[in-house]
Amino acid sequence: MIEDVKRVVEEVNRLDKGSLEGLAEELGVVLEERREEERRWPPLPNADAYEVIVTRMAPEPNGYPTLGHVKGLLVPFIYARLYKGKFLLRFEDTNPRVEKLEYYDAIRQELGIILEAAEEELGLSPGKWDKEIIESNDIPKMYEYAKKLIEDGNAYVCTCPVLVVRKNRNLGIECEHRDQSVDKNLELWEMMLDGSFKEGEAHLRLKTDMRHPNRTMRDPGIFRIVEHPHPIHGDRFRVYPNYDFSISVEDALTGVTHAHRSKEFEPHVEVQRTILRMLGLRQYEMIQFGRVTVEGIPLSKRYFRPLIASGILSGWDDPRLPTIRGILRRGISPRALVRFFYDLGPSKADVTISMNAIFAENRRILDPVAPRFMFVPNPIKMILMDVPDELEADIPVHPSRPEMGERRISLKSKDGKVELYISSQDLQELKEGEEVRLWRLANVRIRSILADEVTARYVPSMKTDVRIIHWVPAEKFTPVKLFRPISVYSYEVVGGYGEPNMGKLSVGEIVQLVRYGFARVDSIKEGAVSLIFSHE
RNA sequence: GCUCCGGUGGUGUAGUCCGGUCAAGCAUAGGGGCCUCUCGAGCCCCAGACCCGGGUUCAAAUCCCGGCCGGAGCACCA
Repeated sequence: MIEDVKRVVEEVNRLDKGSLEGLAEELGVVLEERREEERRWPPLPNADAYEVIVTRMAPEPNGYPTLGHVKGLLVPFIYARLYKGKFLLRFEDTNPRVEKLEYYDAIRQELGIILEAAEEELGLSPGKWDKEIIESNDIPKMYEYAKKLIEDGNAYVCTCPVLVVRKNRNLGIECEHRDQSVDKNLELWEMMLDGSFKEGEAHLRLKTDMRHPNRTMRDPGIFRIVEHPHPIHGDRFRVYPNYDFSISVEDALTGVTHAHRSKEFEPHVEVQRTILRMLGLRQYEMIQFGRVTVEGIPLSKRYFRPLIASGILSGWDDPRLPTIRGILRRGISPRALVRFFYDLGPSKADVTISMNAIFAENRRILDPVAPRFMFVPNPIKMILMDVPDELEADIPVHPSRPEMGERRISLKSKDGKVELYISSQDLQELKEGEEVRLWRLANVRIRSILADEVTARYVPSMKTDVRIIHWVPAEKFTPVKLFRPISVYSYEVVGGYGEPNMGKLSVGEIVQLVRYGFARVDSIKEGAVSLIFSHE
C-alpha cells in the first residue's frame, strides 16, 4: 500500500506543469488564481492580537534628518496605514547635550513633506502622523516608575566611576552597591534628584545579571545625571532616563503595538522586555529592520558638521548632502523617495543603495510633467547664412504631451544672416560639410569651424534623420549657471545659455534640459537662472 | 573575543514562521527591437539568482546539522 502511494506520487511529480493543469481540469480541481496585485509588504507579526495597530517613529532631535531616516519613518507609517491603525511621531529627547529646538522643527518639516508624498504616491491616507509626543514631557512619570523599580528591589543607585563599571560589566563582577538596602537606594535616588551628586557621580541601574551573555543585559544604567539645559525644559530636570528605560515606558504608555527600530538595537530587546516585566507594563512587538547606507556617501552628521562649519558645504541643505533638505533641493521629488523606500521594503538585511536607483524613480515621476528647455552649455556662436527673412521654431513644452502647449522662438535675418549659440560639446562632434538639424528650427550645412565660431548655411529641408542639436538665439537668451554636485567635497559649475523664457521660471521648479538632464531652479537674479543639476 | 542578526539574478526585494500552487515573482541596471524632430520617456522581447556541504522527506529557497561570508552591538548615546 505504502509502496503504491510512493509510486503514484513519484509519477505525478514527474509530470510537467501543462499535464498537471490538464489533469486538474479533468478532475475538476480549481487552481487558485494567482493575484496580480501590487507587491504587498510582509504581514506584521502577531497583528491579530491587537485591536488597533499603533506604530511610531521615534527620532532624537539631534540633527537634520537624512536619507537614512526615511526607512525608519516609512516602515512604521506604511504599516500603520496598511492596517488602518495609528502612527505616532515621538521625539526621543532625553539627552539634552546634543538636542536643539531647531532640529525638532527640521524633523517635523521634513517628515511632513515625505508623509504627504506618501499619501500622493501610495494612496496611504492621511499622509501625516496622528499624534506628536514629546518624550521629555513624561520624565516626571518616569521618575515614579524608577521609584517603583527601587522599591521592588529591581534597581539600585551605583556610585562607581565609569571605568570601574566598564570593567565590571566586561568581567561580570558585581559591585558593593548592588546589595544596598531599598531604603539606602531610595535615599541616594533622592540625592540624585536634588543635586547632591554631580554629573557622572551616581547612576540608577537595573538589577539583572552581571554574568548575562548579552552584555547590554549586565545591570544596564537606566537614569543618569546630565547638567545641561534641555531645549524645551531648560533646567527643570537634572536626571534623565536612558534609552532602554524611556523607550519601554513610552511605547507601553502610548499604546504602541509594533515598535520598529534599526537592527543595531537587537540586543536591547531583552533589556526592554525585562524593564516592561519588572514594571508590569504591557508587552508589544519589537521589530528590527536593516540599515540603509548610500553608496559612496557617509550618512553621519559628525562627518558633515566640520565641512559645513568650514564652508566647504553651504549648509544642511547643500545639494551634495544626503540630508532630506539637500536631496529635495537637488530636485529629487519626495514621491520618488517614497516609492523607492516602498520598493525597498522593511527587510532586516543591511543594504547599500545607489543614488542611481533613486534617480531612476525620480525620472519616472518627473519625466511626464517636467517642462523641456533647451540649454546650451559652454556656448559657441554659430552664424547662419542664406537665411530667408525669418526662421521660426515652435518648441513644445513637452513633446509627448501636446496639451501642455508650445512656445515660439523667431529669428529675424539681417542680410541673410542669423546668429545663435550651440554648445561646444556638440560642436566637437560636427564635421565641415555635414548636415545637421537645429531642433525644431531648421536644417543647416556646416561650412567652417573655427575655435570660437562656426558658420553654416541654411538648407531648406526638414530631414530629421541627421544629427539633431540644440541652440539658443544670440539676440535673446537667459544666462544659466548650473551647479553639478559630484561628491560631498566637490562640484562643478557649468555656465551656458538657456532659452529666452527660462528667465520666467520660478524657484523650486524642476525642468528637463533637453538632451542634458533634469535640474531644479535654485535662484533667479536679474534674469540669470541658477540651476542645480539633479541627474540625467 | 563574546552576543545577536542576515546571506535569493549586477543591484534591491518577495517567498522562509506553517515544505508541494517556486523549473522562483517584482523593480532597477544590461542586451535587442518598435516609436519619437531630445542622447529623455513610452511599448515589446531577451538574458540573468535560492552562499557551500551533509541530512530529513515522495518532495527543500523553505526544516535539521556543520561550515563560509557580510553586518550590528558589547557607550551610565539614542
